[in-house]
Amino acid sequence: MPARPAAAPPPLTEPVEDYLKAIYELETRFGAAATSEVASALAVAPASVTGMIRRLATQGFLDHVPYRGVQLTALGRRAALRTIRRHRILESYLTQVLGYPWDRVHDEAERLEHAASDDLIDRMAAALGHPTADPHGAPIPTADGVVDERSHRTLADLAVGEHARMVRVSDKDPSLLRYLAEISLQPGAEITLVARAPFDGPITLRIGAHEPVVGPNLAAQVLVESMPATPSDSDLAMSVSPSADRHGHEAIARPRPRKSAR
Amino acid sequence: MPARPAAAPPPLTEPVEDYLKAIYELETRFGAAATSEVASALAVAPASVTGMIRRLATQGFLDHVPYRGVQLTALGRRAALRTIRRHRILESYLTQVLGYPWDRVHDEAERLEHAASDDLIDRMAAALGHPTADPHGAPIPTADGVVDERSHRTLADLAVGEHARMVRVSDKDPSLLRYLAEISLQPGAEITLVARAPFDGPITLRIGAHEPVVGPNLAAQVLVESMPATPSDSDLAMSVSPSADRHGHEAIARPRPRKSAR
DNA sequence: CACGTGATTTAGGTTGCCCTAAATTAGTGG
DNA sequence: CCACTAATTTAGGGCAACCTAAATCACGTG
Repeated sequence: MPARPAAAPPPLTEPVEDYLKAIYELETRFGAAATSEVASALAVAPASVTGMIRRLATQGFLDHVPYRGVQLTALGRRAALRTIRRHRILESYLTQVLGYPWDRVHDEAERLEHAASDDLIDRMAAALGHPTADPHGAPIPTADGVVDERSHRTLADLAVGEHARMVRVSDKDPSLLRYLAEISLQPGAEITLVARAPFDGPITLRIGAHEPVVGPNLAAQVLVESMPATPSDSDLAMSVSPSADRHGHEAIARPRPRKSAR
Repeated sequence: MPARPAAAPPPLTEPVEDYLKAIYELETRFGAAATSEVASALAVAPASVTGMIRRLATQGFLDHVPYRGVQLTALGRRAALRTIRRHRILESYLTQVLGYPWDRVHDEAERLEHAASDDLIDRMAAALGHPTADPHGAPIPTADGVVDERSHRTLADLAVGEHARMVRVSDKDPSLLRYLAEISLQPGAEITLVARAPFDGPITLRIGAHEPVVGPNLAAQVLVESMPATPSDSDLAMSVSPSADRHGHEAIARPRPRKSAR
C-alpha cells in the first residue's frame, strides 16, 4: 500500500509554545531549567509546571528527571526555536515597518507569535531583507532552527578606557528600554567606558557626544562586544579576545545512588 | 472617594469573539441567528452552541429566546464589529503590503484577528490610508463601530445588457476566489451581462476584452452595483433603481401565548 | 388535532490548563 | 546522621469549551 503522506503533527497550543520557549531560554542561560524558574518565568504556580512538564515529556519534547529539572530534546528545541524566530521577526517588522517604538513590541509579538503562519513570518522576513537580529539585538533563528548562540560580555565587564559596541539587551522591560533609547544606548552604538566609581558604583560612558552615567545594575543587563580601540582616543589598546566564557552545559545529573559515599 | 478609573472589561476569549462574529453575520443576512446555523458556521455541535449562548446572554452580549434564536445587543454588536474590523483590515494589509493572494488571506486573518492589538490594527489601517473595504469588497467598520450595511444585487439579478460594477464576494472559498481572479472578476471590475441561457442556465459576461461564461450558482455569490449604461454599448439603457431589497428585520418573535388562537 | 420530524435544549462526560494545600525529596548545617 | 528548609510533586478541584445521547419543543400535515 502507498505510504500515507505523513500525518501532520498536531499544532502546539499557545501554553505549550510558551513553556517550550521559556525552557529554551532558561536552558541557554543556566544549562537546565528548574520547575520553579519556569513557573516564575510564566507567572504560573510550580505545581502547574510539574503537570505540564510531565505531558511534554511523554510527548517527547523534553527530558525530565524528577526533582532535577528539565532539558529540551531535539524535537523540543526545534519547536522552541520556531516560536522564537516568529517572535523576533515580528518584533523586527513591527519596529521597522510599522513604526513601533522598541519598548512596545514585546507584548504584541508575544501574542502574534502564536497566530502567525510560517508563510506570514517568511514574508515579513523577506520584506526586511532577512534580518539576523531583532531590534534588541537578539539573534533570529533561521527557518530550520540554526541560531547564533555566542555569548557576550556585559557593559559591567568592560575595563576603563575600553571601547565596545552595544550588542543586545532584553526586550522584557519597557521602562529600561525607554531609558536606553534616551541615552542612545541601542544595538550598534559605539561605547567607551570613561570611568567607573569604586565599590560597584556608577559607570560613566561615552556614546557619541554624550556621557551618560549608569548604575552597575543596568550595566549588567547590556551585552556588548569588544571593538578594536580607535587610534584617536585610546592609550591602552587592549584587544580583549572574545573568549568563550560559555559554561559547558552538563546534561541533567541523574539522581546519584543514595549510599552517601563518605 | 475618587471614582476608580472604570475597571477594564475582561478581554473576550477567542471562541467568544468567533461566536459573536458568526452571529452578527447570520443576523445581517437572516435577521436572527438560529442555534443550528451558528453551529454549522463554527463547525461545532448544536449542543455546544446552546451552552455558549446561555453564557453570552447572561453577560449581556445577546438576547436569547429559547427555541427561537438569538440577536445581539448593542454591546454584542460592538464586540462583533471590532473583530470584523480587525479581520478586514488584516486582510487588506496582507494583500496590499505583504503580497498575499486574495484567496489566502482569510485563514491568516482569522487567527490574527484575535491576537492583534487595537494599536496594531490602527497602524495597519493608517499605512493603507484607512481603507473602507477589504480585498473582497467587504466594508470595514470604523473604530467606533460604524459600518456601511447597504445590501447589493447579485450578478444573477442582472438583466441582459445591463452594466454593473463588481462590489463584493465572500472571502471564505479559496477556489472560487482563484477562479474569479482568473476571469478578472474582482471588486471594481466593470461587467456587462451579455447573455443568459434559459432555465437558470449559464450567464455570459463581458469584462474588459474577455467574455467568460459562468454558472448561476457562482453568479448568485457575486454582489454588484448598477452602473449607468455607457453610451457606447447599450441599446436598452435601463437604470435599475438601487431598490432597498433589505428585508425588514423583525426582532425575534416572542413565544406566542400557547392558546392556539383559532 | 394528534403526530412525526427536525431543531433545540438538557444531562453527563472529556480535555487542557490552571489553582491551593498537603506530601515528599534534596541538600545543608549542626 | 538528623533535622530543617526550600524545591518539587501529588492530591483534589475549578473553569472554559467542546462532545454524544437523550429529552423536549415547534410546527406543518394527514
